[in-house]
Amino acid sequence: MKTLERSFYDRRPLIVARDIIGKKLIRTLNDGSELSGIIVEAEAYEGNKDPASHAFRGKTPRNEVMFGEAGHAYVYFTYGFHHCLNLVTSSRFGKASAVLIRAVEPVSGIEEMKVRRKTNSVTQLTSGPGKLCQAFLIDRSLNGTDVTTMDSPIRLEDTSLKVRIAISTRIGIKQAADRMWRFYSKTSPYVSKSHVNATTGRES
DNA sequence: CACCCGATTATCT
DNA sequence: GATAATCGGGTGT
Repeated sequence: MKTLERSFYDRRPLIVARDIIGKKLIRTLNDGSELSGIIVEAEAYEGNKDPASHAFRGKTPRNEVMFGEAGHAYVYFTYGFHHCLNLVTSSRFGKASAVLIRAVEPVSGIEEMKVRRKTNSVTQLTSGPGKLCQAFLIDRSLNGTDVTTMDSPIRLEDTSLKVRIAISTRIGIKQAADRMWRFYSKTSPYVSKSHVNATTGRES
């Protein structure tokens, strides 16, 4: 399967957020080893037209990647603990749009992810935006990375997977909380569920 | 330069 | 359901 090119990302974020479900995320480390997973959850952020977006109030040092070319990674640090991975989408329908990758289903490098996440529970490895960045060793040093080349440390591959997609409001935001801009695999056990107890598996 | 709080997670009750 | 952990971006003084 081939690396997704810029034209994939250079569309409106709602389209990309839906279409990115089922694609494979591949992280190549400095030693050449690979970690990968199938994207099962993503959200659209429409830049300067979206009150929930970091880019809503204009360009700052943190969000400037969002104002650049589609197909680059926007990685930010939040809550003093976590990194989140976004992919910049088209600027033709409003400036600075991006898609937040919220969860993947681990495919390869699972043993290494377990070490980094300090758990043996496979469903806990990458079922959340902060979790997957920890598992995939993604931090701000990768902010701005062009993800459209074969040798990029982060890239996406096309797949032939057919995924049943569900739609909902976005998670963890207060502004524009009613917009149905979250897309996820209807059947995947790897979709983020922050209200689910990690050890008991019970919903609270 | 002080203050507030966040596109989260783990752990406790 | 609630909260601690812990950093730094963004805003306003």
